[in-house]
Amino acid sequence: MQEAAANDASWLGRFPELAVLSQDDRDLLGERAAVVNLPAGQTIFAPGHPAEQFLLVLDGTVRVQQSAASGREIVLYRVSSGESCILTTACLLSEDSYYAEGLTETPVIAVAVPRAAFDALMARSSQFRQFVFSNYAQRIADLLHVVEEVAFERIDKRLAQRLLERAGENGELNATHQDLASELGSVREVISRHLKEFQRRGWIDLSRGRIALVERAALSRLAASD
Amino acid sequence: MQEAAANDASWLGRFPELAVLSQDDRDLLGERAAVVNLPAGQTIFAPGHPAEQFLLVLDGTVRVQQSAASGREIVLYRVSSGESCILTTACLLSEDSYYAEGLTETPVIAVAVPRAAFDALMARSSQFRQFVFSNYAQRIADLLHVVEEVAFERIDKRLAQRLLERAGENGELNATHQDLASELGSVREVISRHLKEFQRRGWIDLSRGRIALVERAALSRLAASD
DNA sequence: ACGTTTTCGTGACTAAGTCACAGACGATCG
DNA sequence: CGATCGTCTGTGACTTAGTCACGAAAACGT
Repeated sequence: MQEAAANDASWLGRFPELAVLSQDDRDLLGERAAVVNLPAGQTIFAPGHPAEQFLLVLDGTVRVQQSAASGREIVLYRVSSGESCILTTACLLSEDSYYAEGLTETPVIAVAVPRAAFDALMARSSQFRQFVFSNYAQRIADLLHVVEEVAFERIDKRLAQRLLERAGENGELNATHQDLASELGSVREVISRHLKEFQRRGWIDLSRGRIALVERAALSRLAASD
Repeated sequence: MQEAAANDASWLGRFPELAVLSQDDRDLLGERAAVVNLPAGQTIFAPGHPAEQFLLVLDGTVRVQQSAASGREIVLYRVSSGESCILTTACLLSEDSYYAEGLTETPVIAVAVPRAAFDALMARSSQFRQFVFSNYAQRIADLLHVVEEVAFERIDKRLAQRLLERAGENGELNATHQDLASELGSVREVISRHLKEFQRRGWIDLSRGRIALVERAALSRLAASD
């Protein structure tokens, strides 16, 4: 049966690396994987609450962050369309609990692959293994990038980078100072002071819960400085 | 031929997770993997100089660290006996070059598994895959720990932890202040000042390139504080 | 013994984080 | 509409961490 109505795997088109799977493997995913809808703000995995499935994100973004006892937080990376939430599989394997947690940042449409199907594909498809490994490699690269930033980079530079990254087409972003502090692993007061300085220089425009970029070029220069 | 003289895989005893491999898989490792001796201070992998083999450490330690353009460094984790240098495989898969590098910290005896044999084992042995995955999971956990420390912990606490970790049976360690700064991703001056304060409190004894712990209990208290 | 290299000490400064509190905005409800 | 309340932002005073520019002391080789 080539065209299954409810359980087809047409979503595979979103994952170029999986497009090369054999028909058998595609069928397995079509039969066993389920497309799920998750509301925004949902916890995907957290310490002591590991995920039971391998998630492939079709739409929306999952934010993976770390929280300290003090309440401070830092964003490790985001999983967006066409990527997999590979850390969930790592969670299944490590005894030491991670202190990382995953949250849906927007409503998320994802494919949930049950553990048994995941194992079966790992066993029989070298392409699938390649996909999983390159996902691991990417996330490790992301983590190395975070380490480099928090250990060695100035906070004003990192802040400028985030403002540019997170601003929409219209040059605006909706975020409180606390939100930005949590992104960067810093604290609100420090972020507030730097934002105020950016505003004083005419680079941005501030209002409650909203930041408008005025001089992207100046921010880019700071973001690229060393 | 059950007992190959030069190419046997008796070293497998060091890896409990690999002890469960089938005889065929053990034979493959015996035939294709080579035991190598590396001197101390050797670069195993570095940006733009990726490793070509999967390394299993039998003896000695490999230090994996990140270096910034400014010259500052931070140790990410160490690979010691019975562990694998899994980051080298990740290096092979990711296009973005890592900024991490691996160095032998002592003379190292390791098993080098060629890429082809590694791929073959990944394809045919679920136990081997399990081994590789749990290694990835462990390293990701290590990286998360580093992020947590650099982002949220005080330097004096982290320094006390390292002193305790790295001191030998005799309560001494051979390391310069710069060495310790590079471990922690900090700078010499800051480390020197904290060490001096520790000495003033009678917790340690300082001499050139050598630190002797006098009051482990006090250091432990600081290391465990929050 | 001498100069060289490496390691360590220090003061003065800038950047980041902590603490405590005040003020300002915006939604909601009488 | 105006009072109220929760959230968000501003700010001063302070501690901790990192930078810069030295200089002094210890080990090393010849």
